[in-house]
Amino acid sequence: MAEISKSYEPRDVEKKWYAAWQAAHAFAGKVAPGKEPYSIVIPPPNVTGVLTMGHVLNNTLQDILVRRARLEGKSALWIPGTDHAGIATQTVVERELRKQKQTRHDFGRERFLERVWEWRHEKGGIILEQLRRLGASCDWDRTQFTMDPHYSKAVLSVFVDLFGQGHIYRGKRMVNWCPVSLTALSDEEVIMKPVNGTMYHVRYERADAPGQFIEVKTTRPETIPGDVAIAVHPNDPRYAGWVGKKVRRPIGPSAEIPIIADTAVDLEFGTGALKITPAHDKADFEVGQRHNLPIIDVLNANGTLNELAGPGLAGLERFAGRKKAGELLKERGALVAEEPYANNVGYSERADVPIEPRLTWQWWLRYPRIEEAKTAVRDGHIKFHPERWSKVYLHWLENIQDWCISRQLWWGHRIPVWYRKGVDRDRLTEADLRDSTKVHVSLEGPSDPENWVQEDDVLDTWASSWLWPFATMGWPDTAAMEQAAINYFYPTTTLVTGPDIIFFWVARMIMAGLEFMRPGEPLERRIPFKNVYFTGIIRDAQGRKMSKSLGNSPDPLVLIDKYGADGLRFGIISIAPQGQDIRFQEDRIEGGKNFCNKLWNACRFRQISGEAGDNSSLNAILTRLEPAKFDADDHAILDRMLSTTREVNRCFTEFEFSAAVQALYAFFWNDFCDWYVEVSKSKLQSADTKRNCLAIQDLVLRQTLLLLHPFIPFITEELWHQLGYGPEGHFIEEARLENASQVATTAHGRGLTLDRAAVASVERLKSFVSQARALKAEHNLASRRDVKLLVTATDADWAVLEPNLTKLVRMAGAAEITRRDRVDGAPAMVTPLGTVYLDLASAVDVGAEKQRLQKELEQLAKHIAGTEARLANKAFADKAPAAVIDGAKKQLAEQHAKRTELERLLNALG
RNA sequence: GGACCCUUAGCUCAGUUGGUUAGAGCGUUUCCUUGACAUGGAAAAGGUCACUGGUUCGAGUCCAGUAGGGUCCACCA
Repeated sequence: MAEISKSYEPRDVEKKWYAAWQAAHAFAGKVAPGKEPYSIVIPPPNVTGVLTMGHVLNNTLQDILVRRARLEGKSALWIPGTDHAGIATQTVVERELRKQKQTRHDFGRERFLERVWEWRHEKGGIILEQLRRLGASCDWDRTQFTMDPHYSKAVLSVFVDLFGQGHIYRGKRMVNWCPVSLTALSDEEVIMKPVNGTMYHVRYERADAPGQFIEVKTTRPETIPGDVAIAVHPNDPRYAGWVGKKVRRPIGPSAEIPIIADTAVDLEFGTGALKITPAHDKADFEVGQRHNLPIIDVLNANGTLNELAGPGLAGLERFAGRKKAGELLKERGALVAEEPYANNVGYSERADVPIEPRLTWQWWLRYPRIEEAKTAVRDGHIKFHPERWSKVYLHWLENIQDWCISRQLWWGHRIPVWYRKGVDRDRLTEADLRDSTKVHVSLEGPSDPENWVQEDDVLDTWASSWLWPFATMGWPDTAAMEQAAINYFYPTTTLVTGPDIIFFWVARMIMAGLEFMRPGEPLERRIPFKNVYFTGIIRDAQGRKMSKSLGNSPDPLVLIDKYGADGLRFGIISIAPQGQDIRFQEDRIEGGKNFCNKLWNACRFRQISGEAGDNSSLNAILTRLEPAKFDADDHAILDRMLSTTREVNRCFTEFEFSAAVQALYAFFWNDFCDWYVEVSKSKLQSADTKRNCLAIQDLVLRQTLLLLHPFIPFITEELWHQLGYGPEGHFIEEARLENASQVATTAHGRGLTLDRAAVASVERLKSFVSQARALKAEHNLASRRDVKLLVTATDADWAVLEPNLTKLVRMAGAAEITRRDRVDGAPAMVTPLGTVYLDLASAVDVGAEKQRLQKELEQLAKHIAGTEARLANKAFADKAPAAVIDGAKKQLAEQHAKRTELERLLNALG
């Protein structure tokens, strides 16, 4: 073995192993007969994306799952890829063009798309490279892109299929229009934001009775030119007699508009009268439909006011128009009042500007398989972790609306619909849509393309990503599916994602899987995944969401440079409890790095402690153990190793990854390094105990490396080889992680049975040492190693202490530990293994020592009172389980004994 | 307006079916460069588990309510 360096330097190690893994195609997902499959599809990051802390968390978790699966002997597959991200990507490329004072229209559709593809080939792989730095063990040979030819085929054939089934239709409806991106958005892409605006109180004069006014409140006076009615509630006594009369529009082209009655009006709100502007409000649109009102659209697609807004307003940008409308109203005496007003406004998630409700022709999808999608989750075929998200999911499905799947973009899957030349696509009825002489819908397009014009719109990006779990496995092409082993790997085992895309993505994938996969087969064969793990959202130290605009998101690559990928992984997982948001603290990442260094040095200590034995397999190490020479520490560390193995296993079944990390941290740092390695220093001095001690270290380190590997893959791979656990040319993941009972059984076969009582005795020995150290520190002797310690102990306690004295002397930092029948006047501590004294009677500050003992007695008295009260309670004795009562009795006895001893010490001081 | 979540040490958070004296990391104080590690070791200080009631022999844990914080959903102009 080459000597291990003094501190862990991640950079070279990470580079070396990632290259080796990749060269060996170590992460290739393969069909392995007899092996259980374990598959994950990555939530595809936007092709424009760069790695964020959210990606780090999300992908580290996925990597942990697949690496653990490999160690458990499963055949794991993690499919990577990226999403073409329609609006986001088109925006990025358009922004570049704008720098050269060009727009996409200067290029035309075809040449613009060439530009986007160029961009994607140049920069679209960045995030995947970054995932490699993180250690992601994806099967890179299977990298997917939602615009790959085979993937596009899946997307389009789904459109054709759903259209054929009547699930897809074209309709003129109110949509969320983004005046910047110039496209429709789905409801899910609109986020509500509180906005401080102005409420205008506007009066409309009666046309038949000048001087009489009806007053309404509005936040959007610029839409008044689009008003076609005033609505009141039919039961509103204030306006009885007004219904059917007409009022004058105060601004815009002059017109008389009717007062109508509609129950949609809220009697309580404002004046009880509502202006109806069907072109610019969803609710108004519905009122307009009910009353057969005209629709006056006063806005252009880009959000400027058009000529229908009338002179003074036409041509203005919408917010300038709002201000101007207010002024015009004032000039005309129609503005009764204006007041500051806070309300919620829908914003385009991508462009971050208020959306406009706008009436346009769009393609809509009636979701398939809604009921089955509910059943799949409600009946536990798909398990959500944490479970509570299933309520959010079900609630959304209860209230689901048709999905607007068309986007007025160029970058995306162009809708496979062709209109016969000469046909006015905006006058097509539902029946016309299904008339193949007017509309052609197919994957291949019409055979006489010269007679047809293709739809301009592309599909919503999510209308491609909802197919991800199976379109990444070759669907719908039979040969490709065969090659991708979809039969083996589908349904995928676990999906790891954020709860923020539960509607965008998770729910839709479930419906898609149910609809398209394995028709006719049982539900559990069609679902896209069996588990969904929802991560928390990473926030900054102040609890704010991380975002580009706030600039509060640390660059993961900087963190990797600083702390190593393993350090970053360990740190982020340790602060990510299940289901809660995560407050990012860099010191925890530093803690991850420190842990790696600790691991490194423990292995280094092992290496310089003695020649390696045969470490080539679990059996080989077990053969080297000498059960006859086991002391309490040997039993205890192996027992703790097994209980930690069990605990980590439990954590994986419960998706409690931070708990697993904490268990491993505590075991390795506290039990192994702080105690076992330290007591080893005594054991290694003696030829008699050395070989067994080294074998135990080898066993513990091996198991620890295996347990830690999914979390910190690089350093564990390196140490695995440094300590000779695996042959050259093989990787740690080719080894099997045995579970606790397998290890115990194998060890038993080698003549080793662990003594559980040893664990308890070691706890008492630790306490003895710790109190002896405290005693020294109390008397400012912490750094002295020549102090003699005296002990008074029962024979039983001494029987525990005596065989461990050499170690205890070293651990306590004493010159010697000697048993006495009685010690008077020396400072002392009462431990679970007798009372330990400093042999410095003359140097004692009697007053201070008495005070200390007094304080300890007072605290003990409180505890004794508590225990006694409990035991004295008849109801407790009657109803509590025997084990609890026995425990309390035993505790009381110990407390009494301790009190007696403390009192004796106190008396001895005079 | 509806749903869900959170409130535990100075800070950030664990706390798994209710059961000995409520834990961790960081920070703080004191001591230690002892031959794995100062990215380290030892010891210590620090908490009426938001509040009020209830259930129970027993509540940080279960129930109800109150206060504060957060997230999601919802067409109140």
